Parts: sequence; structure tokens; C-alpha cells
Amino acid sequence: MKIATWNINGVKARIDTVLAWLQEARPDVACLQEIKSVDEAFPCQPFEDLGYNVATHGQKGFNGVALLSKRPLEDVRRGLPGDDGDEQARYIEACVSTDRGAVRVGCLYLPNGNPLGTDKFPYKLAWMDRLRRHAALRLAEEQPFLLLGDYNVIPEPKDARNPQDWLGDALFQPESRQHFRALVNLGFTEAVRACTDAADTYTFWDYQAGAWQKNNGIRIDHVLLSPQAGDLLASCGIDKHVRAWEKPSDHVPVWVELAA
DNA sequence: ATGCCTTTGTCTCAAAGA
Repeated sequence: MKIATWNINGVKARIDTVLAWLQEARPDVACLQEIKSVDEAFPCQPFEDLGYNVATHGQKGFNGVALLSKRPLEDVRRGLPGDDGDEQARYIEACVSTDRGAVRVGCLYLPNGNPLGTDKFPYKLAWMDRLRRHAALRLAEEQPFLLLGDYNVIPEPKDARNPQDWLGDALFQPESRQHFRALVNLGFTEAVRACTDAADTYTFWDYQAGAWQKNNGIRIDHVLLSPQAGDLLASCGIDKHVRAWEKPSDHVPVWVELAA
């Protein structure tokens, strides 16, 4: 089965682009971030017309995540555990049954954390602590589990075309990178790096200053696989060409193919 | 560089994004 993640930067503005990509890529499960829509306003029908079941966890104006699945979404859970006072819609998780067993999928939109020096950066790090604690519980279940989405973390210098440009940015702070490593080190396989160690492997190009034309990209959308999911990994890819489409998101889809 | 674009809602400006 093919499982993908994509920060679409607004479902209202991106609906035609997302539908075109779904018809081309045909993922079995798609994790969407930054839907920027409340649940009641999310356009479920066009996705259902393509054969997808839809579950959303949105809020007004910003953030918001969604799961699309050709097979039924079971045990849908909205919100990241660990802080009942957190109002930001950044996590949704569900189970999908396959002929070869169940796969659990966690779709996340990790806080950006900029600008440094505001409460946004400690919120990012606290959110990452919560994510790590939740992931540890899931790993203890010893089932195929994928944690994928927009992590807003550049893991290594090679994951940026111009790493020096990001030294003062929350995405590339040592604390952000350390928190990401701590999550992976619980026992996940980072899928893209399991498939390629190539530089110039990016998932985001800013709208500004001709970043796409200069290939001034960064790799911040990641797919983490539990050991049981990692054993099923067949291939992975980044749909870079989508960035050149009309009305693109600033992110592109990342996907894995599992033997499940 | 308080810049560069793009989206959304408060809507012709501000806020957020990365």
C-alpha cells in the first residue's frame, strides 16, 4: 500500500491541485496538513468521489490536518495527547486494515517555532516532547505504525541547499534537531534516508525570492516507520514535479510503498 | 532586510507561514 504526506497550504485554494495529484499518484492513504479549514467546511465530497474516506481535525484559519483513505478509517483520534489546553489542530491518527494486517497512521503538522525569542519556539519543543512520549507508547504496541507529516525540522545540513541561511531559524536550531533525533532514536526508520543519502533531496521551496527556480529547498516533511512498518518498506519517493504545477503548495508530497 | 510570496479572515490590511 502507498501512504503519502503533503502540506497543501489551504484546502480551499488547493482543492483542484490536490485532486489532480490524487488521480495521478493514487495513494491508498494520504495525510494532509495545513488544511486551514474547520471540519464543517472541509470539501469531503470531491475526495469521496475519488473513492476516499475522509477524517479531518481542523480549526479556523490556520493549521488543521486530514486523513484520506481508500479503506475505512478506524479508531480515529484527533489531537496530540499530553496537553488538554492545546487548541491547535495539528495531529490526527487512525488505523487502516489491510489484507496483511492493520497499519496505524499518525498525521502531524509540527509547530514552526518562529520567530525565536517568542513563546512559539518553546511551544514547538514542548510539542515535540509530547510527540515523543506518544510515539513511545505506540512503538510499545509493536505494530506497523507510520508517523508522517510536516515536521518543520531540517535534520542535517545536507537537508538544505543553503544551510547557512537557516542558522537563525527555528527549523534548524540544535534543540529542534536534537528533539527530532530523540524521536527517531526511539526506534523509527526515517524512510527517505533509508532510500537515499543524496543531497538536493528537498520537500519545500519558499514562494519568495525565486527559491524554486534556484532549487533553494529544504527537507522538512518526513516519514517515520516503526520497526514493524520498516520491515514492509518497499520504496519511497518525493513528487517534486508537483511544485512546478499551477497554484502549487510550497511543499510537495512524500510517499512510501509498503508490502502490506 | 521590518524585504522577497501566498493564504485566510478580521478583508484592501494584518497575521502567519518557513
